[in-house]
Amino acid sequence: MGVDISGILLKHKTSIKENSGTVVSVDAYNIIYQFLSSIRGENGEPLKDASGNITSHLSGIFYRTATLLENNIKPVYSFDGKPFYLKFETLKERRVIREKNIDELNIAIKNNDTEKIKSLSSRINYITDDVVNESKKLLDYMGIPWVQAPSEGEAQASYMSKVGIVDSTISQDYDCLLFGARRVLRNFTMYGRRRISGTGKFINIVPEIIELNENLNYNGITQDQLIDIGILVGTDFNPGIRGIGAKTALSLIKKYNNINDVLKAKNKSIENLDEIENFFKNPPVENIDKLEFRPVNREGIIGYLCNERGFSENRINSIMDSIEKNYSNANQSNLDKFF
DNA sequence: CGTATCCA
DNA sequence: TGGATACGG
Repeated sequence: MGVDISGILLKHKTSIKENSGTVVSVDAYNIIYQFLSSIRGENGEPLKDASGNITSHLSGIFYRTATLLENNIKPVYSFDGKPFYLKFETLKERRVIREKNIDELNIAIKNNDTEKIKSLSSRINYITDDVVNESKKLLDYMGIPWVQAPSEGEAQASYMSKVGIVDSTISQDYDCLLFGARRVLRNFTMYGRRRISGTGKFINIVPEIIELNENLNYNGITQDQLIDIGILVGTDFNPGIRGIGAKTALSLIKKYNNINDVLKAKNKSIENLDEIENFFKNPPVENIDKLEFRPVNREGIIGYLCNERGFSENRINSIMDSIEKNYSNANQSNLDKFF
């Protein structure tokens, strides 16, 4: 998924604390997907309310947003709109994989293979309109701004970083760098532990920050050349050239200067090359001039999460207490603090 | 994923 | 106090 240019990137260890006082854009689908696949009960099923509606995304968004606010990091969420038409191939591939997983899951259920049921079912989830609308509703109650991107949410989130409306972008995908995000935060979670799927073991994961300009300088390339490296390796919009990884792509681009000459030398071609390049350079985005952060609507959240969706009122209230303690103060302007 | 709890 | 584990919905 995404573009794998990890091999040529400089990454720095970071932490939530180090990013205190910043505004970040969040690729909403990216994290909702993570929540749906990882927030699960012991039977491997996602969390559900009494009527059987999935609530993993609500749990994830509420607690994650709360953690950010408590640390004086203000998020704006960016939701996917209409996919770029060249993405349809990728989406089709994902659908095929999904159907294969469902078949395997049915076999595992028949064989009562609990470990396999768990690992397979965590991979089978897709984001429905309900999941999206419920997430937006919760963000509204939390006073957190969100943007409906005209096309890719990741492009929109990156654009906001590119033009300086936010300081950085939270995403697991490196595509953000191709879209021009100045800083990308990966593995941006409180407790750096992640379960290796299937096994019960944990690995430590460290939040990391990737700075676009530093990487362009470090590799001695321009933004356009970075985009071309991504396209050679393969993106959501093209399969990439067989046998070319990030490091090879970098040395080829440095040797030949641009992707057209690389392709000529290798006697290869990439379909819709100009269109893909142009999409990374100028994706459709919503222009935002100001982000509005409103106070948390306590009654709204209790009504929605606790009364409607069966969340514990004690838990939700205590989290909102700590948000109020740190965030309402942090939310004041410097002028307010001064007087 | 993130919080709560238990126990060395 | 912190590492493992149970639980949330």
